[in-house]
Parts: sequence; structure tokens; C-alpha cells
Amino acid sequence: MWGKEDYLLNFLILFQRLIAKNVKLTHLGLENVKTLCAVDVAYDREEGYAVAVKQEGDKIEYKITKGKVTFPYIPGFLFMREAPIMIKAIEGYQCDLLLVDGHGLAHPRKSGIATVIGVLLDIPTMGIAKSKLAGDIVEENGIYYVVINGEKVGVKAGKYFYSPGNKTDLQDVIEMSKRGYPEILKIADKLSKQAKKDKNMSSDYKIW
DNA sequence: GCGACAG
DNA sequence: ATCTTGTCGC
Repeated sequence: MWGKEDYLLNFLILFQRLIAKNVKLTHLGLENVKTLCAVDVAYDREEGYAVAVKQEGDKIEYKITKGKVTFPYIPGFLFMREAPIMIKAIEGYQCDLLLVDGHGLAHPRKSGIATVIGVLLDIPTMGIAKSKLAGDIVEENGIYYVVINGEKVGVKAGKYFYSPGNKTDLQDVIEMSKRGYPEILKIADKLSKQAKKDKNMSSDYKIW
């Protein structure tokens, strides 16, 4: 039903080009980030459990959103599967920066899920992925850049890939990569996987 | 045709 | 992502 030759994918490519055209690669400056957020999703068949985690100083809170996720995972089009529920999960949270599990600019059309969410919500986002989707790794002055079409679109640090989503730049992701894999993403991952196990959860607001 | 391919 | 035991390594 969702073949590569499907006209829908051609349409989605047009959508991604529009998103890429509207990306703002401005410098955020991690020192200005007081409220940091992250989102991740876990699955149980067709049931998706998205968790948005918000951190401000020592205060950490999170919100769980459960919902049907039927669109399949297609490399390059992850946003169609996870962006809807992620956006729903982050709803109501005001953050200086949102970390998304996946790529941002380090995408064939510079339109990874972190970029799509950032542009649609007009907020600063950064994509952090556990594996590569596209590009070559080129070392320069100790930094391993992800290069696509001769352009530096992100960096690789350890086993993770960092790339700007929206309203962030290469310097921001380089700084973030030097801090190591964000604890808040580990929390989001852990909570989402925990949520799908707890069959009797209330799918809403909780605080630590 | 062959290899690559976020979660 | 998810299915899954023991096991190699820091």
C-alpha cells in the first residue's frame, strides 16, 4: 500500500522541500537554554506511546501521549510516522530547545523529523540519532562532520549523530555533542518503553 | 543491478 | 522500533 512508487511519497518529497526551504539556521547558544525538552516514542504493535520530557534546572516533568500509529516506517520519511504523536506529546510545553530522536538536516533533503517539527512549530530543535541515514563522515580539526552534497549538515560524536533541526546551527550541535548523549533523551526513551508496559496508565500529566 | 536505509 | 539468551568486553 505504501510503495516507493506511490504518488504519496512524491508528494511528501515536495512537502520536505518546502520545509527545508523554510528552515532557519540561526545560532541559539546552549548557554541560553534554560528549559530543555526531549521527545521519544515506543510501540506496542499499532499503539504508540510518546513521551515529552521537560527539564528546567532540577525540575523534571513529563507527559505521556498514547495513540494509534499506522503509517509505516520508511527511511527518509520517519516524520510521517512519529511527528504527529510527538507534536501532540510536546503540546503545552514551552521549551528553549527540543531534542528529537532522529535526524534534522542530516537528511537526503535536509528535512529530517527534527527539522519538520521545528519548522511546523517554529521552535528551536536539534536532531540526535543513534545511526546514520545519509552522508559521509569527514574529519576536520578533531570534529567528525556529516557531509551531504559537499555540505556539513551535522556531526558524529561517539556513536551518535547530531544535526540542526530548526533555529539552531552547526555550532550548537557541536557544543551539544561535546556534552555527550543527553540524559533527557535517555529519560524519554526509558519512560516511553515503560509506558507501553504499564497497561493501566492514565496517559497524561505527571511530575517528579 | 547493487548497496544503503533515522525509528 | 521490536523480537530475544547468553555472552564478550570495559
